[in-house]
Amino acid sequence: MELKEAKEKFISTWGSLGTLWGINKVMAQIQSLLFISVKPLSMEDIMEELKISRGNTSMNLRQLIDWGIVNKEFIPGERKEYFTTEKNVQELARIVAKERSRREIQPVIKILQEVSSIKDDGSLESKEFIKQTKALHDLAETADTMLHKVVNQKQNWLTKSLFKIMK
Amino acid sequence: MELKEAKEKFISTWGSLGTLWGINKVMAQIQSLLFISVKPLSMEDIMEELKISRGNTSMNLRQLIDWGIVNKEFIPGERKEYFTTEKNVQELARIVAKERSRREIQPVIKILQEVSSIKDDGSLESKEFIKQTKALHDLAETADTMLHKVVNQKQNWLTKSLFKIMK
DNA sequence: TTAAACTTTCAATAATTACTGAAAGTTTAA
DNA sequence: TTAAACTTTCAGTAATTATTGAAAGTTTAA
Repeated sequence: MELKEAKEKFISTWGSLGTLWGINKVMAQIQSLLFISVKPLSMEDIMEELKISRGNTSMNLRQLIDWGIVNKEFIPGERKEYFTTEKNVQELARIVAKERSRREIQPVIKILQEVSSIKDDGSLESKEFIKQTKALHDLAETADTMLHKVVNQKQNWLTKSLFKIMK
Repeated sequence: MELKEAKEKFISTWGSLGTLWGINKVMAQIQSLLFISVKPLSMEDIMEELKISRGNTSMNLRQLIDWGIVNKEFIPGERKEYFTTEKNVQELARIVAKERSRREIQPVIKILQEVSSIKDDGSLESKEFIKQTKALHDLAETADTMLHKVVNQKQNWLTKSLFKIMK
């Protein structure tokens, strides 16, 4: 496989994977393009490589910047803006986990907390509802806390050293 | 808040959260309906509660069964089929994690493995490409392994006992 | 058998989501 | 200033995904 082919395969795979980490296809494609680029890219570069419109590029770049995954870069003497992405995968994972937690998990935890707090009217139905939504609440909260812990580990969890103590 | 209202809120919230755990809205709604029900429900019951068509109900139930989250139940003396879901949240999390890994993470790991194996032609571009896709490959693999370990823990990780050793 | 009770399938359609491109907006060099 | 270089916005349109409902298929009781 040649670099060009590998690059295309990578960008399209990572793009369609966007949903897995909670962003849309083009966002993921732009990010992956920047991720393997050896230099900052301009809007033109991105439009060109991905064959997408100016508007689309602009909107998706903005979202990536909102997420904190992509940064604007000003190149001295150049008028246009250039973009880069966080190149460290661990830091990337940290940002994504933090954002998803804030945008999606936290609001759900709040609602689970609310609905599981209705008063038990003695019926089977209400007992079951409270029991089950409480269980989900606890699961969501634990998963969320765990995610943060794992992803904020200072030491390199990629080395898998953590597993040793997890038997 | 009354039970009825709480129930509706729960089902709609959990439904729109479907994407977070990788299934569609109606699938998630059916699952949540069963999750808080005190008895198995028929297709009629589900159609009625969620105000959706027979076809939609049938197709989404099938997918839930494929995922291993919902089971058919035959009630003696009854002609129609009834459905139940796994009621234990931890077991539910285990099934979902296993399925998502199989359906989404594993295929991506395979492709990352492939594309990161192109031969280094000495160019900056190919060096960067290989370095970055390797890093993603390792991240994905570690995250996947970790997910399995956490979720397959025999002891109750909801008790958060695991955190003690993670400091 | 057969016909009633039930489930599945799938073409048509609706709803949602993503994308384009041109106009409006902004910044900067001269 | 102003006009060129660039970015953002957004109404219209395209693409994708979800849903319906009726016909076809299956199972079971008699």
